[in-house]
Amino acid sequence: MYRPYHPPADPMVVRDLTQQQEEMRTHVRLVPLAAEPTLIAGCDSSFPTPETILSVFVLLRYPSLELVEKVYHVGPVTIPYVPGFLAFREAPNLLKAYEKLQQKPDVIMVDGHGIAHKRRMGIAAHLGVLLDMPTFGVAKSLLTGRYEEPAPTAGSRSPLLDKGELIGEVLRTKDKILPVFVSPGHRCDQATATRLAVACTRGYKLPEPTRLADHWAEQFKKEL
DNA sequence: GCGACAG
DNA sequence: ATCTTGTCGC
Repeated sequence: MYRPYHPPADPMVVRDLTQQQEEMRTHVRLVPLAAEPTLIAGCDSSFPTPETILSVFVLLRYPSLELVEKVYHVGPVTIPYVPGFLAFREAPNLLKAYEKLQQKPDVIMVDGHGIAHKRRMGIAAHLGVLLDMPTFGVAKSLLTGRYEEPAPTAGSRSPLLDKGELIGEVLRTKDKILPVFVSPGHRCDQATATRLAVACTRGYKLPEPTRLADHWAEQFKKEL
C-alpha cells in the first residue's frame, strides 16, 4: 500500500514559520464565548489548478442554520502544503474572502484543526488570532494526538490527548461513520467547540457550516 | 533511526 | 487538496 509522501520542505522556511507559530501561540485564548451566537460562519478552500486557490465563507443563522450569505475569493498559491503549516498556505486567501462578507459572524468553524496541533497552532487557531475572532476547528482526519475510538452511535465522543493534555474531542456525528476532530481555535474553549459542532450537525458527517462551505466551493469552481 | 503527517 | 470506477448498504 502506498503512503502519502510529502516533499522535503526547505529547512530555512520551516524554521521561520515555526517561529511565527510560536509567537502567535502566545495570543491564543481558550475561553467560552461571551454570548450565544446569532451568526456562525463556515469556510473552506479548494484548488481549481495547482497554482490557484479558491476560498469560501458561508454565513448561517444560528441555531436555525439557514444560509444567509456565501462569498469567495480566488488568488495565487504561494507555498506548497506542508503538514503543520497549512494555515500559511490557505489563511491569506481565506482572509480575502472573509472581507467580502456583508455581515460578520459571532464565531467561525474552520475546516482543519484548532489547537490539536504540535504547537497548538492549527489553521483554526491561526485564523482566529489574525482576525481576533472566536474560532474552532472541525477536521476530517488526525494530525496530532491519540484517542480511543468513540462508540459507533452519533453523538459519541472521546478525548483527543497529546502528552496527557486535552487538545480536542473526537466526535461521531453520524452512526457508524468515521468521526470528526473538534478543537478550539481562539477565544473559544473545548466545551463550546464541541457543543456548537453538535448543534450544527444535521444528519451528515460534516456540520453544516463546513458542509455548505464545501458545497459552495464546488459551485463557485464551476462559475470560473 | 523509524513512522506520522489537517488540506 | 486533486485524480478517478466501481461497488456496498440502507
